[in-house]
Amino acid sequence: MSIRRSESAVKSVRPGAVTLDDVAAAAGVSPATVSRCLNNPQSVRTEKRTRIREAVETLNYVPHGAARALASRHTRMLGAVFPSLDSALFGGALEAFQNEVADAGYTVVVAASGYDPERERFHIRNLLESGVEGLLLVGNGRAADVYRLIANTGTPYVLTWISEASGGHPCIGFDNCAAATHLASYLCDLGHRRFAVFSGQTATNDRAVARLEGVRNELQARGLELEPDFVFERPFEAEAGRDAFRLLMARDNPPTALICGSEPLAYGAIFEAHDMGLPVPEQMSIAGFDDMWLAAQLRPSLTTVQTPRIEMGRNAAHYLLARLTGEEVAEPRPLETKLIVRASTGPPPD
Amino acid sequence: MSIRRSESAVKSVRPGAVTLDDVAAAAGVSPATVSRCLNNPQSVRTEKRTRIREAVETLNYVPHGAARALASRHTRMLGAVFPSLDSALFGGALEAFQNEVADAGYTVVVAASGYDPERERFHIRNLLESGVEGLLLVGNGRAADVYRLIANTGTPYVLTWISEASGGHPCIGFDNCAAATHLASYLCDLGHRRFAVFSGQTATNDRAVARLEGVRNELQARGLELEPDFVFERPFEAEAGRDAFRLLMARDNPPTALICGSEPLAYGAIFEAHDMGLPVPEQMSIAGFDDMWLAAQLRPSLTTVQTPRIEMGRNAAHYLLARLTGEEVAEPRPLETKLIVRASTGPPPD
DNA sequence: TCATTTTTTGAAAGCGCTTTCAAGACGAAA
DNA sequence: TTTCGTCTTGAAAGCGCTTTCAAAAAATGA
Repeated sequence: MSIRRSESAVKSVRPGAVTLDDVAAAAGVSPATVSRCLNNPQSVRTEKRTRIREAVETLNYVPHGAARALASRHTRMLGAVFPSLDSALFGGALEAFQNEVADAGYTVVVAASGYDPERERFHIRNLLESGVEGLLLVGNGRAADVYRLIANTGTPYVLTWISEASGGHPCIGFDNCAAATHLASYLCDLGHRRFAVFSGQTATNDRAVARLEGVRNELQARGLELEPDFVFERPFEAEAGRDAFRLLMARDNPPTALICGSEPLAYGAIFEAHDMGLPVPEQMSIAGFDDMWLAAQLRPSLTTVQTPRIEMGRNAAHYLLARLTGEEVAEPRPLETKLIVRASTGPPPD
Repeated sequence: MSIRRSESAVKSVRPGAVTLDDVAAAAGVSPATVSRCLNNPQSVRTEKRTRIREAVETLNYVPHGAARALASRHTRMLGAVFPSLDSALFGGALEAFQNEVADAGYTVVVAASGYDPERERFHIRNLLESGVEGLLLVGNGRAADVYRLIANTGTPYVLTWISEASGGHPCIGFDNCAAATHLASYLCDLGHRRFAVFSGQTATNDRAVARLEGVRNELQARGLELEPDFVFERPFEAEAGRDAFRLLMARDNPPTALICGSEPLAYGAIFEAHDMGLPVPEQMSIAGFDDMWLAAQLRPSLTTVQTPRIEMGRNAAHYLLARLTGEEVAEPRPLETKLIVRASTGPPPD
């Protein structure tokens, strides 16, 4: 078996690149057969199969993804754009997504938008140009032209972290509004009447909007009101939670319960309360959203709403993969959240 | 200007896919000119440029990445394989990496290995087949054939989280051993003589090995010894830190200082000490590694070694991008770590 | 004005694979 | 043996773009 190399390798930009033709020549078969052997081994006679495999081995052949994608019209890549990646929140979902997708032989192209719609659009476009066959996004509330862009390429996509979207986009997530309502309801039942909310930035975060609305709905249903002065929009950082809590407690006649739209804000509030010597939950009940590991470890441990970040990543993968096989996929059902009552909430002071 | 569509679009798998030829026909120029207009606009006469841009606009043309990659021999994709993604540690590095890379028009393909060498190899191979032009990896200690695979494709790569690697691989990171030595030295200076270490899994984590070695070196230099019984290998989770701390304190004559190879282990130890009513640092000094946001917020706040995760992500991006332009890139210099002394460490009890 | 240089353009040849398609090899049945 | 249907195989035609290369057009200078 003489091992020859195509001339292309010589003038290649990456000299030494072994092509499928090289393998074919080495194994003494046609390129078509090598291709079949790689993609559908049982369609090739055993004897040739081993010869081809030997050639692949000795030549260290690595298939050329772009060429394969161009010819087969499949990139085997999925895209994901998250608001951020430097926390366990979206990171967990990304990891779960990637794991599922990898099992199916797909690869994940990822980008972080920093909660900036312009950057998100930019990244979505880039991913589509790279040829991703499916797209995981977070939340809704992006401009119509972004959806038009996606629709134009015919790429399946799914919105995570929400359970339904105006516009009929497929969603895999939970009902932010209902979850917040549930949490507010629990606090009302404890006897609280005056609330504060530390919310995410409503301008660029529809989940934050929905959570705020959920709280408002419940209060309204009980004839209560959420004072605008007690609503703080903050980035999702503990430090921001501390600041806001300090401001909040400087007001006269502060509320007795605080609902945080994300957990870091709640951590910050609890830390600040601790430093101020304000007993939680005796003087102030504090609740969060997401149930990261720290919520259970904190003292007092944090009452919070558990959100299914791993499940969202995993289900989004399954959904997109199913759509790619051409299956008609049922509209995904909303995922469950769970109120986890811990030690940071209790009845209001008399 | 008549807008025609190539026949290819009709039988395309993705019907409606607009190709560069369609744009050319619509704009009344050759495909070559459209290509030039897209990649190097100033080489095309202004008048045609606008005509082409109009056609791109009205046809909603999205370039086909695989075709472009095949013809130009550039995928404009970079790959990254991290041990995990569900924490701010590697997540932060990934986000920084992605941001830098995006500015240069590159896209990031990412995978999580779960600290499993087999899965890492699998993902590295997949990324190379996808055609990434550069590769970010974490740490060293992988089998030689993995490096051979990478070298075979000629793909530039960089090892992060370490500052030098046997085998002469390019690294962008810090000296884990020296950092640990520094931390141990500080604790020795406080008067501690008997130490425990909560380490990462040394079988699959060369950074953990180096940190452990750093501690051992310093103790040895001072004529001290690290009792094997006081070394716990644990996954990087607070819960594991709690368990280990409970075990540790159940030993008779426990040590007076605890060095944790990662911060979650230290958090766990502090939480458990708190629950046990063991005063930190009066009865036990506890130090960590990484300086995540929680370290400063915890009570007692955590003495730790600040590691440059954002810088590593960013520098790795710059390094790979520079290598891709063909520049001869200087061997990157080790990054600095910084001992952050806070409230969780102090002199040993008498 | 014309010759000369410079800029802009289009034709055509791939990039490295997959996938028809038709032919060849093979085994089973007659 | 022949015939038929089934597996296997190779030739060849692309996939949608970039990039020579040489020709055409525009700009320049004399």
